[in-house]
Amino acid sequence: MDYSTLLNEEQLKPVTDTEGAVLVLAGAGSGKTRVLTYRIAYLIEKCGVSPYNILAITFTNKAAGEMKERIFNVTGQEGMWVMTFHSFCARVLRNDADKLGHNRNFSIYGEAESDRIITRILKENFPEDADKKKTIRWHISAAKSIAMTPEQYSARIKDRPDRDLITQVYAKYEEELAKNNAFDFDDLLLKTFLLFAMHKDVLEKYQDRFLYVHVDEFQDTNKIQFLLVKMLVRKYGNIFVVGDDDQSIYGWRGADVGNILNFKKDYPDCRIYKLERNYRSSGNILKTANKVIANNAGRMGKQLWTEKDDGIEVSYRSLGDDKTEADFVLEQIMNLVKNHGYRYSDFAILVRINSITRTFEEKMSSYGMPYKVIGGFKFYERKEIKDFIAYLRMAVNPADGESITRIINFPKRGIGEACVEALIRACSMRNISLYDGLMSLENLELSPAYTKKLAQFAALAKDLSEHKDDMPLDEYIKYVMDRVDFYSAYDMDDPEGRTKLENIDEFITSVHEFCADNPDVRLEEYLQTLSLLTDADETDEGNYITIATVHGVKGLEFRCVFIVGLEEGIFPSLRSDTTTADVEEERRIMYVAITRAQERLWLTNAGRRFRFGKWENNSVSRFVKESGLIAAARRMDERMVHHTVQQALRRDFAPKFTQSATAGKDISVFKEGVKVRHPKFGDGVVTEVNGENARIAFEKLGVKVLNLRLAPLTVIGE
DNA sequence: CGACCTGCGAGATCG
DNA sequence: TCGCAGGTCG
Repeated sequence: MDYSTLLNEEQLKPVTDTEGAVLVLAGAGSGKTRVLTYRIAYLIEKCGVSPYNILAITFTNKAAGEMKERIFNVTGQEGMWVMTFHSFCARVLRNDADKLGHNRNFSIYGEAESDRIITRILKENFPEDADKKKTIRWHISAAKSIAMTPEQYSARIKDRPDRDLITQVYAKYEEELAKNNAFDFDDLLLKTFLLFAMHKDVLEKYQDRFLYVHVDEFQDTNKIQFLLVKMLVRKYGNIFVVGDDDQSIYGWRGADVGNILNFKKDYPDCRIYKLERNYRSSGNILKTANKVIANNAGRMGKQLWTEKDDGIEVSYRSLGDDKTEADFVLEQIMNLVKNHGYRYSDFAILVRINSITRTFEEKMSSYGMPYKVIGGFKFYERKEIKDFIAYLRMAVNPADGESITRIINFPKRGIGEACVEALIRACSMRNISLYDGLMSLENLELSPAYTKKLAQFAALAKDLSEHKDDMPLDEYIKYVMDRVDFYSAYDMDDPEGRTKLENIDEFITSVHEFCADNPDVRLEEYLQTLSLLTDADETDEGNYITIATVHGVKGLEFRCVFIVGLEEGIFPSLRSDTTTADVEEERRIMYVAITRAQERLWLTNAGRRFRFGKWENNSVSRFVKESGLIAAARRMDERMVHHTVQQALRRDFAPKFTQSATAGKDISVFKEGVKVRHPKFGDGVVTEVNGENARIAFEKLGVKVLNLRLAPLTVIGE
């Protein structure tokens, strides 16, 4: 392969500079992923490096998946470690956590679990500080991301009045995690760091394996992540990092731009390459981006340029209120879809804060425009999914008391708080885990009523853990579903209950898909993969409008972008303690937002916005002023926008929706015994009809309860 | 035990 | 406004 024809001159240099430390400062849309992909391909093809000896760290699972695919397409090679820091660490710990005195079947706790633990610690020990949960969690995470123990961190925050509270809760929290044989997300990094620091032989094993280490999105790594990388490459020194200081938008979460700004201090012999040619955006969009980011001090200094034409003017609109703003955006989209050959998937509506997506969602769903929200509430954070996962976790990691208390009374078994408390007390007195306590209830000396109820749950728990290795994962999931009887746990007459059951169905479907891609996968492995997944990782090529926070579209591009809600206090988000550095980060977020656009870009704000139950009047964002567009802005006649939108919507969308398929659907054909087909679930038989709902036994996925009016079912026989 | 009532607070979120 | 946590009552 001739790399010089595939890459431009500035891209080619870092790709072929394979030894030692290399820093690539890659502007937005400058072909960063391309450089990384071809660099790895080059190592394999031209330098004869085995894929086995290559490690590439990405920011998201999705990015990892895409990069693997691209590398495979270029080289035909598979099997190298391309993953996030957290996945990397989880894998290392799965192999070697025993050396730290941990069980290798550890659970991985997310924020929700951490919250529950902190809440409980506060309740038991510091009831008067119950409202400090968030602050404390933030500090625990901050301490862990700079590898500090409670004592060390205590010294660091010695001026804070709540110093003792924070460090004491931190210490107790650590005890609690250890008891549960669990790691939180920060632990994955921290414990791996400690493992490497304390066990030279383990570190050396990985050093000798990963001769070439790559890190993408380097500007958003935190201290401990960089420490990990430094340890890994200490022996051979081949470190290749790619990033853009102007796109560092995770400072609030411990990302340290210093890692990129001071890279040369750590690696004095490093070569630094800049990628400044942008292939993504039109000239006008790029000019706007450059203008805005120029207001930040302390940059490494890049000036993006393009050979593209100026293209379409960037527009700015100030709308009267949030509803009019949404109308304006919908109108633009409709017009471009209808008259200019754009697809819905060409559009992204970007917001700074999630709460303002609502108006857009409501309008779009009422007119049947397809959309998808990225970010916001996560699928795997939903209560019903977490409940289900808790059963699986209990089966794999019996020490996981957190999961046990979560499900001990779900579905309801009459095991109330008092009963759980009694169980916990009895177990901690005897210094045994909840699970072991449940397995030897007769020794706990609880009241007969408690013992009887707990025995029921204990039998279930025992059964689930005994059977976990008896069958393939997808069958086991079905087994859990039946054995726990999730079906009767939700009220099918309640729309919320139905949604929850549907979500569980979706979860089960995703397990099936996972099993299809990873045959013979063990439950342990699956659970650890699952804990590290987020909604943003879904790859989906559907034709829909994307509504997302700017953070949610990092690395993505769209032909048309609307940046909405550009108001002081929202974007930039301002609080009483906002510093200059914070505003600079806001500006970088704005820069990321602008540079997502390829052809068309709109900036909008609403003069009045309904939030928190009242009207807010916000002034126009400083970023609009910095973009230089405000002079060109024309104030729209609100009623005019409203009128044209209503008209257009009625014409284009209303007919389809008033007599939509669901209303007139004849559901009398779905009788007991009828064979049906579902596009996602496959073929099945109706076993019970209850009004609009039917219980259907699917050949592959087992019994599901579906709403006959809504579910895309077709009859295929009697 | 669990259903219902009241008061409070409200940011972005990679894994 | 909405969602949650904590308190109260049947």
